[in-house]
Amino acid sequence: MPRKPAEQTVQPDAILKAAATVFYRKGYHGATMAEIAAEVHLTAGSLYHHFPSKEDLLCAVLDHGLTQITRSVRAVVNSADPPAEKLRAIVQIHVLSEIEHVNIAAAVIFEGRALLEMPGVRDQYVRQRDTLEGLYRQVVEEGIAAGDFRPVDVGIFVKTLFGALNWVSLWYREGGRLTGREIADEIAGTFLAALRPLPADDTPR
Amino acid sequence: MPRKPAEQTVQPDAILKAAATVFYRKGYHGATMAEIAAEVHLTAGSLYHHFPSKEDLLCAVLDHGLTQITRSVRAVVNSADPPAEKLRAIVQIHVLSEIEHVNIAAAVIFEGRALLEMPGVRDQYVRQRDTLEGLYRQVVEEGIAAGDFRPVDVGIFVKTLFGALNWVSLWYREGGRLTGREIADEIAGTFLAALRPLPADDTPR
DNA sequence: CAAATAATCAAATGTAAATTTGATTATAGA
DNA sequence: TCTATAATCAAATTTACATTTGATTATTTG
Repeated sequence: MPRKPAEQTVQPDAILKAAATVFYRKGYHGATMAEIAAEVHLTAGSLYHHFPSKEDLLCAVLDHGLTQITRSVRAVVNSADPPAEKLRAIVQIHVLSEIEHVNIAAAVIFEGRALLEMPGVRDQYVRQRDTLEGLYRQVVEEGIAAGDFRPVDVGIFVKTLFGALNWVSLWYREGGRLTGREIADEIAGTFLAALRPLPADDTPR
Repeated sequence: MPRKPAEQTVQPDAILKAAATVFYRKGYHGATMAEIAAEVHLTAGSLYHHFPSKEDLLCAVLDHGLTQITRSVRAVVNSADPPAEKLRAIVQIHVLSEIEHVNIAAAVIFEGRALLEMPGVRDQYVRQRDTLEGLYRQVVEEGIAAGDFRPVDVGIFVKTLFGALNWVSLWYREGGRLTGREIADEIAGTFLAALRPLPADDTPR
């Protein structure tokens, strides 16, 4: 009994990537199924053999992107490196994700808002996002506890860092003055400098 | 000869604000003329007596928002305050704009992308945005020149600051743990700390 | 090779939303 | 008070998609 044919002519992953690209370029509402399909040389209708709807496609993109970056970041957080090293490594990962697999991470960031209109889905997304943010938070808290970082409002600090990192996808251009790695390093430098403990006050009274 | 009637039943400014709110909430493509109109108790069609198209409405919102924040920031930059003070003041302005007139500034930030599809318009927007960024840049350069700030890559630093500030509109919620002013202060603290000159190396050889 | 079914397409279908149109209402100024 | 016109509306009109439908093609497996 003949079954289970066709080794995926177009891989779901390619579609995800295409969708991420277009969502990022146009926003969820601005993106058309036809445009996404064209990106992988299909017609709009054909996409429905792979994903049941545009909304599902967005969810898949977000889920995939967040899962991936979270995995990488978690590995760093669980390592034995000192907090400053961890922070630097995380910034690298975040920036390079945005730039290299460009669109997945970037779409995640910006199209979260579109998801907020879709109740059932929203929770899953928010949970994943909070998990990722929690990892950043953990590193900062660890550094403060160890005395490597000065005390800051961790909530605000992490949001600030996130904003700065996510913004990169809006201005980064291939072949610009700096490479992604250099950009990440500069940004990490800024935030590590911000966390330098205040100089001990040795001034004699 | 009777002319020039009706003292604007609905002021263009109210429409701009409504549009900004909705653009921010849904994104440019996700926003409907009907929704914007409803916000000021009009019907979709009526909007066309005030603005020739949805696209024009977006342009007006962006122009208005950018002009306003730029004016405020410029005043600070031209003041005689020391660079650190200026930076702190600018951050206040930026954050409070996002929160108070909430939507204008926020819409500006995120809907810039929608504009990038509209060639003729795009240039005007990019020019205004660069002007604003230039003012931030100026303050940082001034501080470095004066020795108040450590030397940093000003381009990246300003983008980083911008990202952090613009991100606020995505997570700020009325009645949260901190007021807008407190948030702005914390963020300013982070970036000013990042700019602290390195401690002079007094270590005896 | 042949059956079963995956992958695809071209062409409907349906719908939501931008924009237009043709009144209607209200007001400023003569 | 009367007139021109601004501001508005309700009801078309148009368009741009998302999604469906009904083939057609390709491929796996027996």
